[in-house]
Amino acid sequence: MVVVSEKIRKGPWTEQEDLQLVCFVSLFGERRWDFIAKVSGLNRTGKSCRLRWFNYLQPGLKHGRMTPQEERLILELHSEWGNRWSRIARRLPGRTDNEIKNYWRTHMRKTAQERKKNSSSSASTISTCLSTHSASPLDATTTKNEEDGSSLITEKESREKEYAVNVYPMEQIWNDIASLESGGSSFAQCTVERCNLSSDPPPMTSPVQEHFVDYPWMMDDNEFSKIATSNDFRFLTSGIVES
DNA sequence: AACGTTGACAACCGCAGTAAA
DNA sequence: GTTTACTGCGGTTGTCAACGT
Repeated sequence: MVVVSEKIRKGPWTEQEDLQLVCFVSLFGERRWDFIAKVSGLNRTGKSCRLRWFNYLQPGLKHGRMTPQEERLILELHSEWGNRWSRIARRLPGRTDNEIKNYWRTHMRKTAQERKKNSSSSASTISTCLSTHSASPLDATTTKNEEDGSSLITEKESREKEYAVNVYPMEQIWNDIASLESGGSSFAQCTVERCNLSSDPPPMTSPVQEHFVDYPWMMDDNEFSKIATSNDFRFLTSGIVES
């Protein structure tokens, strides 16, 4: 087993790290994060891997601006449940607790600032929040367009749309992975091609790979530990570490 | 053009709950 | 019953781009 730097990486994730993580989560499922962190050679903590997966890489996540409907729902649910972000997130498919938390934080800061200005205004209620919120520049734009029925898109809106569509690369990553899978791709292809791993010695079709090509997440703990200590697996992970 | 401020987002940290050993 | 590792959650901080002056 090749051991590279013991130093744990922190900070922003690179695309290469994302790909590696996606590959290994596809293999082992959304659990055993410490294990995934170790065998993937990412030099990240399991916690960090888990967070990256659930907040960014997991399929089906929405990215970009909250819709007015989502904003309203967050306000309503927060008034009901308080800072139970994960609970709130469950009611907003595709949104993470972190995202909602961030949104709320920003929103509350804005609201607090405006309340300071309008200190004469009365107590805080949901309706206050809603009205204050809909007075934000973004919503004003949206409302205006809805009201006059025009299809005009402001510069800001188009930027945001562009961001939502173009900046986030995960769709592409998942498309790539899907196409690999549909093309009868193997574990070796996944790790070597997608994760840009070393393919020397040449990729082989081992029992390990054959087993997990179809149902990588469907293994019990005994299998799991057997595989984890197998030569094939050592080869694969050392390839990653060395890359 | 330069600089400061703000907003949005990503990531880390600490704590608590839970399950397995 | 205790310990340990893992996981989930909420709070907080850091970074960067957009915006305003």
